[in-house]
Amino acid sequence: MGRQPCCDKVGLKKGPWTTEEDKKLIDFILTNGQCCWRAVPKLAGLLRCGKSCRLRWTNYLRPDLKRGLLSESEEKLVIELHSRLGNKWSKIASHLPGRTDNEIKNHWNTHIKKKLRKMGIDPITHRPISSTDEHHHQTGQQQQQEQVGVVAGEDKRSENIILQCSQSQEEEKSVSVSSSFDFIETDTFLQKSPGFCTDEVPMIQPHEIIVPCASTASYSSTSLPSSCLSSSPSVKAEEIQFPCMEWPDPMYFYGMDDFSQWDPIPNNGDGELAFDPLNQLYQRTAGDQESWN
DNA sequence: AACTCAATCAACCGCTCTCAA
DNA sequence: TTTGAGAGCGGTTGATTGAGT
Repeated sequence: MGRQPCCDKVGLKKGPWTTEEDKKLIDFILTNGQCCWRAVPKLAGLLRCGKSCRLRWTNYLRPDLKRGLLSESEEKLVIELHSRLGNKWSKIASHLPGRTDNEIKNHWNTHIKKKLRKMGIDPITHRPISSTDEHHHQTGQQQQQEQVGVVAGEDKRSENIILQCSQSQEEEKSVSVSSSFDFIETDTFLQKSPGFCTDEVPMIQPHEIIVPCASTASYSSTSLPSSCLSSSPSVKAEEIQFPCMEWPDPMYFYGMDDFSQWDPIPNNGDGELAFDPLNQLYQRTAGDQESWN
């Protein structure tokens, strides 16, 4: 017995969204907030499935989205996070305010991968490409999947805390830098490379966002199952918050305007970079992992 | 100007996860 | 404990755009 489709696809529209549809969806969500996505198209008068509506909203229509290419610092952060988390795009996106997992995934596949390879870095393992590795790159998907497996394995071994993210309540709150990954070399390559462009996009400030609804945390992990219009008469106070309120505090600390003083790549020597939840900033910890526990 | 090819990115698909009944 | 609905995630596709010839 097969799984039921997420929605009745008969008569539903697919493909690119029209401005009319966008308007309907925006109007509905701004008026009613995000509720059960399954119910959204019906209530909003759209011939789309709920999944499509959710995707359109989270990836394109949300008012807190940043536009334009990722900045150099954002790219660095993506590389750093990818080296630790692998293809966990939603988790990576949760560290980049205003960016979606889809956007980051696309940017990774179209830009960053190439840049890293150009710089002699394997985008899967984040290690310098040896001549043999180069050969492996050309051997196809199987090899790639195996390498992804390696990264995933590293992720699961993330007991050694380096970077601790305050807002995350998931396993990556303690993500690690495995000693097997040579981030220093990666950083060096990045610094030497003229390839990264800076395209800073003005960040929408929290007070500029008018969304009377909760967001999905990082547009990914938290939904509002209990606050559906049709299923719950009351909405919990903590669920009514602006999307940006769930952005990582470190981003506010850095203001997202100037990453120039920030080295997203932990060094290999005396100190390691860790997020201090009390002071809301990253600190070199001299490897004192116990203090965070 | 016309054509081809590559790059980009919005959107879809199918699977997994979560949670309530 | 089981089951099913809904939401989320990651991989992939395909339409569009731009560069090169």
